Amino acid sequence: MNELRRPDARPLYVQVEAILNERIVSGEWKSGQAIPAEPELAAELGVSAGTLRRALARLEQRHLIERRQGRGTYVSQQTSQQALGLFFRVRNFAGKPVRPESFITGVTTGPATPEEAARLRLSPGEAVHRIDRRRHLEGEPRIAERIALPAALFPGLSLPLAPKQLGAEIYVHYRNAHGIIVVSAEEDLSAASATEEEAALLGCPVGAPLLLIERVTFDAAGRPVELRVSRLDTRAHRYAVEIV
Amino acid sequence: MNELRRPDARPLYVQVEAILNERIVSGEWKSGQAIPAEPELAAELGVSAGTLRRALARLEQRHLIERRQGRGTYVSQQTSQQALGLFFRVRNFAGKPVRPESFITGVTTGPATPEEAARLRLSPGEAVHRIDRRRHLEGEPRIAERIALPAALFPGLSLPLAPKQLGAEIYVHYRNAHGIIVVSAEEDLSAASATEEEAALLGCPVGAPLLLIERVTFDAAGRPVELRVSRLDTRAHRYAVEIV
DNA sequence: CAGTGGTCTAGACCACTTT
DNA sequence: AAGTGGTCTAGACCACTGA
Repeated sequence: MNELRRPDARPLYVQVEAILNERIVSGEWKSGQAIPAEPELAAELGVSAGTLRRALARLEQRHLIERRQGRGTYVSQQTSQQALGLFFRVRNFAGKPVRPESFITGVTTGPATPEEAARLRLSPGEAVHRIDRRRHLEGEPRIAERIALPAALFPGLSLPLAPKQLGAEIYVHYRNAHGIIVVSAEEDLSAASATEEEAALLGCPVGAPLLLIERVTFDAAGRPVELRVSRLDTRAHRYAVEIV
Repeated sequence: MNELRRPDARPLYVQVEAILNERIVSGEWKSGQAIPAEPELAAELGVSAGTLRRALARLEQRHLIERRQGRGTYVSQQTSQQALGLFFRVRNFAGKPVRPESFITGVTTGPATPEEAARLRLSPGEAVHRIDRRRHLEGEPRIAERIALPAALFPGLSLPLAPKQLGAEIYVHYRNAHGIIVVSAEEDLSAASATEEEAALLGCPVGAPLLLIERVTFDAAGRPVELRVSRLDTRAHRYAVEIV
C-alpha cells in the first residue's frame, strides 16, 4: 500500500510528508476538506503519532494544511485573503497592508520568449498565456503587470471575468479552475524608469522611478506555474521584506 | 535556580528557548563556544530531552546556534560569510551572490532625527552614530548607504579601520566589539531617482532609478540596533526575495 | 460529552565525529 | 570506543471545539 521503507535515505517524517503532499496535489484531498485524524492516519501509514505530527507540522509550515486544536486538520482553502497575506507584500506609509483592485487589460497566447521559457522551465517556443493587468491601491492606479502562464498547465485558460472575481486573487482562480495550489515564489527586484506607456497607465511622469518585481511562482509539486513582472509606483507605497 | 513553571501561559519549550536565548544574549555562552550536551542540559533545566530538543530546534532556526551530529552544539559564530549569506541578498544577472567591498566615507554623531528615533525606538533627540559607506560589487561602485546606530548601544563606537576589516561584514564587528548578535531585519523597498551626489558616487546619470532599501535590524534580545538606508544601482544586479 | 490537536515524558536505536 | 545529535516509538495528560 505505502512504499515506506525504514532504512531509506530520507527520514520517515519526510517520506510521510511527501505522501500527504501527493494526496493534496493529486486532488485526493481537496481544498478546504478535513483530513483523517492523527490516530487514524498514523495507523494507516504505519508510523507513530510523533512521526506523523512532525510531517503534518512541515505541511502546515508550507501553508498546505491548517490545524486547529479541537477542530481538526484541513487542506488550506487559499482564500483570497490568505493568498494576499502571503504573496502581496505592499504596504502604505502607515505600514498597513493594502488590498489591490485588479483590471485585466489584455489576454493573449503565443510562443514563450527565451526569458519566459527559461524561468518557467519550458522548451523554447512552447505556448504561454499572457495576462496584462492594471492594479489600483487605495483608489489610484499603482501597478502595471504582465503574467505569463504555461499553456500546458492551464488548458483553455478560463479567466474570471465577473467584476467581483476580478478583485479576488488570481491564485484562488488557479486553484478553483485548474487545481493548482501555489505555495512559494522567488523574486528579483530592481528599479526602472517608467516608459511612456507605463507613465500613462500609472499617471506618473515619463522616467519616474518604478519598483520592478520579477516573480516566479511554484506550486505544491514544485513546478514553476507563473512568471509575473510587476511595476510598482512607490510614490505612496512600500514593498515589505522580512529577513530571519 | 530556574523559574520554570509548568502551568505557565507559554509552553515549556518556549520558556526553555527564552532561558537559553538569555544565556547567549548575556554573554554567559559566548559566540563560537560549545554548549552543554543534551542530557546534561535537560537534567539541569529539569525538562525531558524531547522538550529541550524542541527549544534547541527553535534557536537553530533563528541562527543563534548550530548543531552537528557527532560534534555538538555551538553558539553561532556569525562569521562574515554567514552574515552576508543571511543579510546580503544582492545577486548578479547570472543569479550568483556577490560579495561587496566597503569603503567608509564618513562617521558622525548627533541627535536622532524623528525618523531615526521612530524606527530605532529612541526618545526624540537621543544620540545616534551615523556611518556613511560606499560599496562596490564586482569592482564597480553600486551602493550608497547610511547606517544609524543608537549611541547608547554602541558606547565609544569603535570602527574597524584596517582595510582588511573594511571588507568584512559590519555585523561581525557589532558582535566582536559590542556583543550585539543580529538575528533579523525588516525592510521597506521602493524606487528613487539618483540625486547629483548619488550619481557622482555611483557613476550613473542624475535621475537614474535606484532601488531604495530601508532596513531596521534587530538583535537576539529583540531590540532594534540599526537603521540602514541603502541605494542600490540595479544596472547590473538584482535584489533576491524568497516567499514561503 | 466525545473527539480533536498540543504538550510533555521516557527510552530505544541509529549515524556521525573525534580520540 | 565513547560521546554527540537525529530519528522513532509509545503513552499520558491537557486544552480546545462542537454537538
